[in-house]
Amino acid sequence: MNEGPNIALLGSLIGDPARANMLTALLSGKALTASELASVAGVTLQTTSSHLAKMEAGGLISRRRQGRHHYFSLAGEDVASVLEQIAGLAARQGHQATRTGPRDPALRQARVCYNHLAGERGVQLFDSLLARQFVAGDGEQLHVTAAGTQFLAGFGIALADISKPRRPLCKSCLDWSARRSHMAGTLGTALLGRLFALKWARRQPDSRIVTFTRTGDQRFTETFPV
Amino acid sequence: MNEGPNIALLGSLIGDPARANMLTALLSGKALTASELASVAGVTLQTTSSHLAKMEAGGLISRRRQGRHHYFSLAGEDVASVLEQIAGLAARQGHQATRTGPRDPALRQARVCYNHLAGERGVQLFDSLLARQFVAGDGEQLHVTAAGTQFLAGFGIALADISKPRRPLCKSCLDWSARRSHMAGTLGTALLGRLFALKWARRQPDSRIVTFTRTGDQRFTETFPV
DNA sequence: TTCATAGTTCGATCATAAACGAAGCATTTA
DNA sequence: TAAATGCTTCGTTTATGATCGAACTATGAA
Repeated sequence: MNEGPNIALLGSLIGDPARANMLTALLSGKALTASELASVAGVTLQTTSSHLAKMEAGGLISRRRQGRHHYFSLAGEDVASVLEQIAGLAARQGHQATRTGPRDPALRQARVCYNHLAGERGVQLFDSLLARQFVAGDGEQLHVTAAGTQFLAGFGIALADISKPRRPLCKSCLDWSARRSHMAGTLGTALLGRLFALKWARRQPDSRIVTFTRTGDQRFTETFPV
Repeated sequence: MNEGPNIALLGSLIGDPARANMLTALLSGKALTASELASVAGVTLQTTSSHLAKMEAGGLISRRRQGRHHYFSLAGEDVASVLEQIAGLAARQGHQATRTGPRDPALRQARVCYNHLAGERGVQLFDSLLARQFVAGDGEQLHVTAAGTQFLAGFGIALADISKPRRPLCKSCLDWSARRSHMAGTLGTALLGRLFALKWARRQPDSRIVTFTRTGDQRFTETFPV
């Protein structure tokens, strides 16, 4: 009767408000404890524990024990990508899409998506690298060109250091606010990290919003022109 | 409190087994009546009507009245894409992924995804067009090259006829079975239609499976070599 | 007109699962 | 050692929503 995999199970996992809040919080890429997740979800610790167990069993999140703390994070980029795409659907047909508060524009501007830069800034970064042929795309599977390797080295990212055997170096990830692709994968993570290290941008505490400094904004546009 | 759009609502819509079955059936791209959907979901017509109203309000499906029949179809390619990606998550972590029955390999081989070709065949088609530079990609936004326009004309597809002002001509769509991109968009639809018109392949009744004829298989690989 | 088919709406039932209190386990601190 | 913290497990309550029967609307056929 069932053809293909079990969609309903995952849907119901995402479908609960408390769980959806937790997942959204985890989209920041930070690993959060059960207590922190209970706080963002607005339910007690017992309830949270139950939710976390279900999401772990469903493969949405993974757990890392450290002392008496349990740190939870999204199971992978594919999970983050699906969450962002669902958010995209909801945003598109604006309807009951939680009237855009003051923080919303900032989210569209620049935000963390699991571990890379999303929003208009993320799209700009991606487009710039593509336009100058530093990365070349065949769909969502991307690779860095020779010129790109050199450019990235100048930017402070040594590809040899970050390329892992299995994980794709860079992939594209669809953006819900801009409906465009931005850079995910190991390279996407490295780029975001470099932005922070250079102090061009910093993450707002307890939020997915990324804010650029005055000079960082300028440098960013110089380095990644459209 | 809520940052970003309402994920939980869409998740819960997808999360109900009856609705998930209906959505999966609609992934075939066919417009189905309420009665047909009731049949695939295994619930009564009343229940189905309720589900359909909710999914319509949620923007997942759209309705077209024709006489006393109501035809339902997915609201758009973005919805289809999300569904396929969720299926991909479920398939990946194999778990309770409904032990792969005999039909499963066929689904991986070639299937209809909303209105274009997915599965290994779909990936092959996409890769071939990219490798020969008939389409060029910058992420998920793709465009047809001059050489591609000519090639497609020879294949029986006149781009001028199918390009609409607003809809993107071709986009990539992530595949749950192959975890690769395949061709969606207007061009993807046209290509699938051409395969049917040439009788290289046909759709299995009441299924998303696409089967290639003996000669069709041969011609397809000749026309779209890897 | 009458009858049949397709679908919706209403109301009631019922089952699932979300939520929390209480208790238990594990780890760290005192 | 004892006490506190972080989290899980168990058992119960409760609320949401899926389901279906019955009644109603609309289109088509006889």
